[in-house]
Amino acid sequence: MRLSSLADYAVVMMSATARHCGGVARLNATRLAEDTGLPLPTVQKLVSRLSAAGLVETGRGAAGGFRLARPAAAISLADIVEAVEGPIALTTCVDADRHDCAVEGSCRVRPHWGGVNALVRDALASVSLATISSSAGPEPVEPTLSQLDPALRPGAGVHA
Amino acid sequence: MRLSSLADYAVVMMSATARHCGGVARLNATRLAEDTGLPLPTVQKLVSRLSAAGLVETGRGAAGGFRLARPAAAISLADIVEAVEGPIALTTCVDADRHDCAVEGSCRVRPHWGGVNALVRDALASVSLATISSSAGPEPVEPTLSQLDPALRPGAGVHA
DNA sequence: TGCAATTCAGACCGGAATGATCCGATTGGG
DNA sequence: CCCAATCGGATCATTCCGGTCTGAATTGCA
Repeated sequence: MRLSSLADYAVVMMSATARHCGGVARLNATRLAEDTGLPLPTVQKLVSRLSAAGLVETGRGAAGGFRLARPAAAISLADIVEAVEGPIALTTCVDADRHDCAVEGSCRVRPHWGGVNALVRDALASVSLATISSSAGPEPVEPTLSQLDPALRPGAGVHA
Repeated sequence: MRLSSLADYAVVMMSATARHCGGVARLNATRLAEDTGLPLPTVQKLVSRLSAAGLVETGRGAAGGFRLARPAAAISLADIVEAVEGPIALTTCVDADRHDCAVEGSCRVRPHWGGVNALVRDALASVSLATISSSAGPEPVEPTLSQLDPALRPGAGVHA
């Protein structure tokens, strides 16, 4: 019940990206590594995975860099977590094709895991990157979510 | 974002315990290991941790064994998970005393993790052992909770 | 047009945490 | 008084994760 360090770093990275340029201008990995204090190779690896998942747009070359592919309000924690460490699956039973469970037949709790898994995933999906990027108080989770959405709502579209 | 195998096995164990004797009669670890198909040493270790957490009552000696310390409806998934793998903490920042984060000062997402962590924890706390133990459909998560309560409600107290 | 600087992308390796197992100590019943 | 069954801690192998490195691609400038 603890997400990997890379996922944690990815959230920090995305938050910094959203806060720095709002997802409009491009930002290079070196600069971001200096600002966040994370090791540069880690940032590079994370950028790779995030771009593969379609969360960030990358540009190669001298003036390369990356920026958010979608507005911050349209990116949830679940997206980031899934981009870094694969689909959210509390148990191997939820991974669909994985049939490693030896007690698959007598296991009567397996049908329930799907619902629990969806419940947890929805909890993470209800938190947007915009909420994380804001400098709100220590407990702005559920009630402020719907209030922050219109405030940071891209509306007419920031860049997309 | 994947809970440990031991936690998974613990849920299976607790579910089997609740289904077999309803938390009334005592059940030995050997019998439970045979029924669930889990390795006996694993069951023993899990019983140790669950008893340390106060979820099961253990009895030593020849006629020993264990049973649920509380009715199944009063035990949640969060309780089981926390009993096996410690407090639910998505990141090390939530672990309170852990100050290993090198970017503690500039990290502006840390205050938000507490709320997110509570959100996930509540999601697991909303699912009771009674729900997991039932043979209902694939998605009986929240609504059935209040309906199973009266059914399995100990009422006058089973043993306590 | 060619060079070079800067960037992303994938592969390799070391380390730590987890999972499974075994053995000794304790307790209760027959 | 002896035996049976359990709890608790200690040990070892294994998998996954985190970090680092090298290579390929692209753009800007001379």
